[in-house]
Amino acid sequence: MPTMTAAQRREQARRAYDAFLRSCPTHQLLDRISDKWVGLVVSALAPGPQRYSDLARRIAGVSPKMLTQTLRALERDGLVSRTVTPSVPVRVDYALTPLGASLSGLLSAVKDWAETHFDEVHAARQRYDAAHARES
Amino acid sequence: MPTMTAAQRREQARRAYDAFLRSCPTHQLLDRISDKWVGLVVSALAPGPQRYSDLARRIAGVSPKMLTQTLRALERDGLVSRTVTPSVPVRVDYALTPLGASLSGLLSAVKDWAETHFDEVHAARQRYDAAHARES
DNA sequence: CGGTATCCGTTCCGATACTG
DNA sequence: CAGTATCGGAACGGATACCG
Repeated sequence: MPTMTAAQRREQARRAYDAFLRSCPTHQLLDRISDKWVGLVVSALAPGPQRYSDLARRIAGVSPKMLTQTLRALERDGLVSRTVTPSVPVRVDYALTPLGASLSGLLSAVKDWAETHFDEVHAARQRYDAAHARES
Repeated sequence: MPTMTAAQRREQARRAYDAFLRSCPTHQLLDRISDKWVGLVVSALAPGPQRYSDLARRIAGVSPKMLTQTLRALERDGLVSRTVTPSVPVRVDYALTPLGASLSGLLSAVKDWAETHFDEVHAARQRYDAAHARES
């Protein structure tokens, strides 16, 4: 007699798998760089340090909440440095760390792939959509 | 006199920005490869073609729903091919297309970066968490 | 200036049940 | 075997208002 139901076994497998995914470096990195705003923030910082409000202006449409959240996550991972100058009013500069600059290089590779193969992907999508339009 | 309120101007900026993001090839690709299951499916298919149930077994914890959804998205983008053999019972094989194999190469680059710099990121996280633990 | 706190709609995804 | 259909909880993120 089994000590677990099928449902329990499935749930256990899922839990083990989730734990594996969380501990997988590649998956963690993918989670980080695929964040809606991370790519934009990193590319905004690539030319050089920027103040908080500079970033907010360059990345039109970002809410303060998401900008802060993104910057904190990048800072925690050692990709971005945060420097406070206690003047009045305060001035906060964000800059890419060497590690962040290295990530920026990887992002460029992704960008190259995307631009090189975008036409192929786009053509494939149109073919697929056309072929599946009949079935409604 | 302005024809829009500040709120309307902000919303318009956000809309324009969303449209830009949706049309940006890099962002589209990032969205695709960062999907929770895409990396797993592509790496499961890298060694060679697999049947639907093979994939389900190799990727423990994936529900039929997400596996199908992921495979359909990859098929639509021309990254994966789907071959139906009308035997009884039916047999369906999935394989990476040349384009998919090329993406698999890019994912390897991501994996390399992740494994090379994971220790640095991990150390940075511990430093950050330790420094911010006091403030509760 | 540089954030934080809260609310709230939307979207995602796992569980479950059923089909050709 | 290879899916599809539906539901509900959780998490994401935008708007808004407020603080040091």
